[in-house]
Amino acid sequence: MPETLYRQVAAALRAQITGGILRPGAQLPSEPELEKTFRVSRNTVRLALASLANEGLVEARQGRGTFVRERTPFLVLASAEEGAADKSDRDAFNAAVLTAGRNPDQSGFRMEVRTASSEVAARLQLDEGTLVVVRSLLRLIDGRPWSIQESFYPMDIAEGTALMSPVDIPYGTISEMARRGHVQAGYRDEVLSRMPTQTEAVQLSLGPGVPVLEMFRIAYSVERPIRLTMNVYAGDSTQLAYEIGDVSAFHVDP
Amino acid sequence: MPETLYRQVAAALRAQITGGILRPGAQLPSEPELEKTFRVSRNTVRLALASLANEGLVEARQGRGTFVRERTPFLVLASAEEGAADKSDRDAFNAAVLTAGRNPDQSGFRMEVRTASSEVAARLQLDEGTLVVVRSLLRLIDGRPWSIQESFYPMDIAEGTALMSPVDIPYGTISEMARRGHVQAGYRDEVLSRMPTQTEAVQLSLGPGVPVLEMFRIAYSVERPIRLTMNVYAGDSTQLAYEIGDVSAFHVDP
DNA sequence: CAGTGGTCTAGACCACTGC
DNA sequence: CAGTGGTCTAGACCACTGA
Repeated sequence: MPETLYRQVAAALRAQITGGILRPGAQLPSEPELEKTFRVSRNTVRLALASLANEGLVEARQGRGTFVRERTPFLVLASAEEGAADKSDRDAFNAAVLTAGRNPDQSGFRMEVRTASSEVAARLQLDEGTLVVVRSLLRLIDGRPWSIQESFYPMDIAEGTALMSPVDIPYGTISEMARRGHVQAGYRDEVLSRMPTQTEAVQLSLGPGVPVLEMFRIAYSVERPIRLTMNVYAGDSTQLAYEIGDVSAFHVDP
Repeated sequence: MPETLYRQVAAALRAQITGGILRPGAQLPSEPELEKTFRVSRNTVRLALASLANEGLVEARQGRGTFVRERTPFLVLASAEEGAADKSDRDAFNAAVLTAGRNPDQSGFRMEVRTASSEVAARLQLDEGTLVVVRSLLRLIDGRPWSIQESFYPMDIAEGTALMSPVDIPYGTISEMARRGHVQAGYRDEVLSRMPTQTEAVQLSLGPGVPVLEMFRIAYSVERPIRLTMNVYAGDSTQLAYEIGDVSAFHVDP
């Protein structure tokens, strides 16, 4: 790794951040100040700041300054048995966020009918191009966008049910499917980390250097996939937890 | 979102990539060529390329050119009951990678004794500063680094066992703990997405725009935490899967 | 060796913030 | 209004790759 100028500047600032001299929320020296301090041109200063921004360490705010990023992750227990509880997704989300002492909200609910892309078709074990019902929304915590959720239902399951309604279902879509004979027996989650698309970055208002955590949840009855949910979470404020087997020893609080 | 020059250049290239005109592995036009095509200065071209790189779309190679990034994710079933099988972690990893038709390897095995950081102490329900045994290694797939793994054991559990040996344990650390009376009953995984530290980026040879997927796995006996494993996976080549409840309908292959 | 990306400078003007 | 970061240019030299 060459000791180039902008790397030295970046390293010096990084050390101050990880060393605790510059705490989360603190403002960095302005670009002209850094020029003088390190005796480099403005572009070099900006190269250094850009690399810190892309590491997720700092965040520049137009006309105000550059600041050390703050993180307030929200932890979701993703392995809770949803089928059992007679609650809607929304209720479960609201309860979890409120328990953490924070403020849940949601917006932008939409219902559409689309043809299944190859990704969706494969996971729902349908043919590509088959009709699917898509129900999507944006979740917020403390007024800031937190996750994009899109749920896909095979048309033959959704047809003639409340799933086709363009509004939220108060008692939950899982209950609605269950009363039509599609009882959820289990689910499979696939979790991955990537950088957001442009669209996602705007919807979740993510700055550069913030990845997303993407989760595909495929719900199964004993016979077939009955739902696919795609969640895209803001990476700087999300943590998913899974509990497998007996973890009663976790829940002791000393 | 302002229609600045470098954004226009980035958008044009992004469209060619997502539209399939520039396929994974393909080389982009060189910087001088892009200057002429878009009639902008070189710095503007580089701003555009940098933003694509930080989205994880392209990758610049010194002296060779800029290329569309290729992804070959490897999927891990993280909810498999490890306690039951009489296999070591290594065997499980090797088997999984080989099944996928790829080539597993590992290197850099190390055993150390450290004092527990606050993060480690909290998860193992120990006091900060308590002694812990750390066993760490680097896993590779097809010769490329894939994950960093560090396992932490409370000293009172590790003392006088094979866990203190500075080499890999062929029959697995879980079996070793079990025969000492610490039987794994379950575990809790915490999964998150973030940008790599400098060290991690080097160890996993991650370019800019590649996040990591971090997983904390806390293994419990019926009484207490017995192990903490921290995994840091290269985000562009990892997918974790969890199966909860009955997902037998997933395993049908039509 | 020519062509590629990597680093760096000096200077210009703009857009946004908050006093 | 002064101070901040955002965009853009023109030109220079360096380091690496592969023929």
